Amino acid sequence: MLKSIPVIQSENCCQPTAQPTISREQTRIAAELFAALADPTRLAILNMLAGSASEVCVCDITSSFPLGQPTISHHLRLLKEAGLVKGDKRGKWVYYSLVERKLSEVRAVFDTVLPKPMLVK
Amino acid sequence: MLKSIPVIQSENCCQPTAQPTISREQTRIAAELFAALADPTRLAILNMLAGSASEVCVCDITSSFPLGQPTISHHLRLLKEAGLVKGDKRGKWVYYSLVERKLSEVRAVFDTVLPKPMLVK
DNA sequence: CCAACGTATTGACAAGCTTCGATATATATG
DNA sequence: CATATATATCGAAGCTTGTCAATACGTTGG
Repeated sequence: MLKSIPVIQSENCCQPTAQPTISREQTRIAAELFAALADPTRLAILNMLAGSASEVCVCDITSSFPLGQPTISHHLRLLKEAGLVKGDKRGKWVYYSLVERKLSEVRAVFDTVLPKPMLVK
Repeated sequence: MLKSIPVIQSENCCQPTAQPTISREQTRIAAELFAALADPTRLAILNMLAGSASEVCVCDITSSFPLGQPTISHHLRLLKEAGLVKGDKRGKWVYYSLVERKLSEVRAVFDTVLPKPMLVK
C-alpha cells in the first residue's frame, strides 16, 4: 500500500521565477546614465542647451544659476563624462552643446530596461 | 567730423542668454525620478517586473540578487516612494508590480526637459 | 498561544555626491 | 612680459546613499 506522496511545499508564494532580461553590466551602464540626469542643476543645464538654437557659453550657464562657477564646471564635467554634452573651446570661452545621439540612447536604454507591455492582439 | 562710436564690448562671448524653459521645481521633481532609476539593482528589479506577466513576489526578487533581504526591501521602498511600483500584501507575501502610468510619466518628463529638436521645415 | 516564516524597519558604517573657496591653467590684451 | 579674464582643478565640509546585521512586525500553522 502506497503512502501518499508528501507535499513538500504546502503553500508556495508564486510561479517559477521571472529573471531579469538584462545583464548586470547593462544595468550598471544604464544606472550611470540615469545618475547623470539625477540632479536638478544638470537637468536645467541640459534644458538650457536644448532650448538654445546653438551652443551655449559657460559664462551664460554660470550666470543662470545661484551656484559658484566651480560647481557649474563640475556639473558640466559630469555631463561631458556621461557623453551627454560636448564642449568646444574657442579663445577664452568654452561653448557647450548637446550630444543628440546620446540623448536618443537614453531613451533607448529606458525602453530596454522597461519595454512597454506588449499589446495582446 | 564724427569719431567712430566706441565698441564697448570689444569681444563678447555669445548671444543673449538662453534661459532654462522649465522651473526649478520641475527640475527638482524630475531629478528625483531619475535618481530612483540611478541604481543597477533598482533597474534590474524594474526589469524583472516588466518581464513578468504578472506581479512578482519579494522572495523571488530577493533570491535573484546577491544582496541581503533588507537591502532589496530598501530598494523596493525607494521604488514605491518614487511611484514606480506598487506592492500588494497577500498573506505572508508581498507582490510587486509596475505602475505603468508612472513609467509613461518618466518618458514624458524626459521629453519635457529635453524636447527633441524641432525639424526645420 | 507559540513557533516559523516573509517582509519591513532600525542603526551603523563606508563610499559617494554637491558645494564651496582657493588655486591653477590658458588665452587675450596692453 | 604683466595683467585680466574665462574656465578647470583641487581639497575639504556636510549631506545622502547603499549595504549589512539585528530586530520588529504580521501572518500562518500547529
